[in-house]
Amino acid sequence: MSKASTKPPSGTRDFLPADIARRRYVVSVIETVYQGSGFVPLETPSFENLSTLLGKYGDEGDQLVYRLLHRRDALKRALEKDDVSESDLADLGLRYDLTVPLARVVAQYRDLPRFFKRYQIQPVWRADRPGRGRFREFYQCDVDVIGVTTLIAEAEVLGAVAEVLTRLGFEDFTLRLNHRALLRGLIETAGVAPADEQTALVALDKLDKVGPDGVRAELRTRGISDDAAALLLELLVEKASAAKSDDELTEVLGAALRSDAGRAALDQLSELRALLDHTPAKGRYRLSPELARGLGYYTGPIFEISVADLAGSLGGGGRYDDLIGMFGKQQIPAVGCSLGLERILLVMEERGMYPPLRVGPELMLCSLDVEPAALLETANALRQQGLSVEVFPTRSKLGKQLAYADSVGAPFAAILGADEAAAGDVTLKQLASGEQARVALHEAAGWIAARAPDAAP
RNA sequence: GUGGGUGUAGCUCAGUGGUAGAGCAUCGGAUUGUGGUUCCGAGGGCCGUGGGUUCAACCCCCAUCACCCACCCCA
Repeated sequence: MSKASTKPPSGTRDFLPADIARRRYVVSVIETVYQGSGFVPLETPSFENLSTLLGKYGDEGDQLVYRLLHRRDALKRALEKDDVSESDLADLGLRYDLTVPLARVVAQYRDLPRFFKRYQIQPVWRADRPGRGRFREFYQCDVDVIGVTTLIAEAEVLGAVAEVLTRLGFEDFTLRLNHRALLRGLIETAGVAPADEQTALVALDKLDKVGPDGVRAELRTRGISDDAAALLLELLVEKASAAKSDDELTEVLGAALRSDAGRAALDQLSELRALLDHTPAKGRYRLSPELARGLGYYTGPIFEISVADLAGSLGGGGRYDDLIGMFGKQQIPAVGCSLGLERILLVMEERGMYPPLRVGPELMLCSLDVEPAALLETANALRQQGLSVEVFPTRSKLGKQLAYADSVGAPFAAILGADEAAAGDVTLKQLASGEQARVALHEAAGWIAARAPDAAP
């Protein structure tokens, strides 16, 4: 093409007014709930030093960090080197998630509250191939509790996200719970070499997508013995699916485990489940011993939010007690959870879960044979009454003006003709019903308020 | 990154070796201050880009780019 493409880059979107209305609606629910739980807002830069970002997400994650090329002389010098490496070319990268920037902030500002509860709603970027519900630029909505070792932190975080989803109208989500130490214990019990632990985790994480046979094949290609693979799958699949309740599953796994740390993790999960019964997450959680999660920094309980009709998750999180220590001398415990805004929007869109959301002005001011000065004067008077008013800007037939009002979603139209202007009146019309009345200009807002279906978003 | 597919109007897509269509959208009209339906009409495309075959290419061939689907990974 001779002209540049007008499509946004793959994996990014333009948000048109109707999209913004839906996004703001969801974000406002999230913020209301988060703030109601005592979380305070934080924003961090779009890009960070690469040294901040790399080495936190695992090898796969590091590859997906967008690098910002050096500029001008620094770039020139780097390119002139004989053996140019990746680190010569860039020292900055777009943030990959909101957790690592938070950890940096906590290590930097030592006078934050001892128990810092923050929420953060900002875009993150991943150099990934886009797919259904997957983007290269997307928003995460994080809540984290810093400085708390007790499971109250987990319960608060999970309670908050459960409340968000409930208020948005989700009735079928599941908080899947697992524990990194339990996973390690199970893998150890199955006889997988400690060196293969990470690869085993990656394979296991695909269980719900490729099934037990798929995982078996995956484990084999990754060099894990068939015996160990069989034992692992027996523990995680057969026993897990045979168990009728989380309590029963806990008992079965506890009996099979040959790892004290694993059993301790299991106890922690039991304690957490008991706490969750006193939060909005009650009845919404389930033990999922196969849940692994890719990110490298988790150390304790981990969670993921599932709904039936989405292959990926609506969000996830976990405890990361060692991450902040990577930025400073002090080791500070932390736990958090992230909701994927576009995942939520995607499912809500497909299920038609949005309430009516108005995007246009409340009132379209149409005119006939009126001077522009009088038209603007009237618009200002209406706006002073608190109405959201758009002025139809050209001399056109009234029918065209009303059609336009309807097409932009304005629920009301005002007609200002020479008669009305002379009398200080305006004719108001409710487009949906056709009801129409001529009223004094200063009574316009009252007339509309009496008929407005609902407040603006 | 590997395999498969698709590039034609703003959008969704037909189409034939002889220099292009539909639906939707947009704009205009169907008599004077009243929209959503209907009818009529108009604008808008070097048919992704660069080469090749041919008297002739949107169509055949090669290359290139972009996008889509799967694998991989994640919110």
